[in-house]
Amino acid sequence: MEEHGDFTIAWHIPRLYGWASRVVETQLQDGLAAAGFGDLRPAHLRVFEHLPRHGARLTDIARRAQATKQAIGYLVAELERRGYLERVPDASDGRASIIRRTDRGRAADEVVFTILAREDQEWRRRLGSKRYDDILAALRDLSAVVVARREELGA
Amino acid sequence: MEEHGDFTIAWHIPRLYGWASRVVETQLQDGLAAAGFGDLRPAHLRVFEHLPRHGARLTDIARRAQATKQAIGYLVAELERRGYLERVPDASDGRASIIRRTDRGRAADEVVFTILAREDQEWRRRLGSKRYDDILAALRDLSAVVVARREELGA
DNA sequence: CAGGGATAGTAAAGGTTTTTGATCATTTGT
DNA sequence: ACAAATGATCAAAAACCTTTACTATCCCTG
Repeated sequence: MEEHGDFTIAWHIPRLYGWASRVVETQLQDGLAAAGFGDLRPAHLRVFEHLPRHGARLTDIARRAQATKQAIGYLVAELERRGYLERVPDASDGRASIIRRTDRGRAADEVVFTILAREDQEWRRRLGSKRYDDILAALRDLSAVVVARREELGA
Repeated sequence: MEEHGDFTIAWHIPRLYGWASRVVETQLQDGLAAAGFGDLRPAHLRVFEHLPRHGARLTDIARRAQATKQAIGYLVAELERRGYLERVPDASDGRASIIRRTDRGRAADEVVFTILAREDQEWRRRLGSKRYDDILAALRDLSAVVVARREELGA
């Protein structure tokens, strides 16, 4: 496979992701641990990523994260046990609860945000501001096309 | 987290990957199954992706794929059992074997390549050739920067 | 306003993939 | 020749996600 060359987008995306995610995950792991949040694993961050400030239902988090309710339920239960999230009954629907951050959850969020912002700064510095913005625009265009394709395939 | 906005590259990459990988994985899964390679799972493809034509040692595959030798060893053993890969002793080192594709492995490889090329064609069509090439160049620049960062961090 | 389908969520079990820790054989550098 | 490093494997477990099934509640329609 390797010898087919590395010259298309479909080949590039997974590799770029692999590289970037290792950088980011390492930085997050270290930074969170240093800030006292060593019990947050990458999968937990996927929950945070799709949880709005004001909270959300399990089903909505799962839909946004494109995962099953059970998978998210498992992670949310852990985060609840560890004090990052809490559930409150949804007044408007007796079946549902609203999942939202505790103070500890918000504190962890801030750390994550800071680390990501720092990493972005670093990349921007190396690429130059203009090139960085170009690339961001490119990612957006590509995302739009890929999302359209995904929806069309029902994937 | 979500409310911090979606305006940096570090935020964009995982999402783009999530979308793209769903499209590509679906296409691969279906296409491989149709071609008689229904026993290849996504994790197996990560081995193929980092296995040069001429073969490689387990350790080298693991290093390229940024995974542990054990994780790769597990997948390689499956691929061997299913007839996609074979091991031959490494003449230059009595501890090592060279892992390489069988005919069946090469055939599966071709299918993967064809499917990825088709998907790329589709994205190129939608973006326009010029924009597609711009975006590819952007991904390359970004990759280079991210790899440099990764190596510097030892991640 | 009752019944039925849809929706929110949980439960149990299992499968896949990766990690950790240990061990063994071989090789390499001194 | 010997110690340290390296290639590889084994065993156990953790992490993560899926499938299947189920309960409780909601909402629509007749």
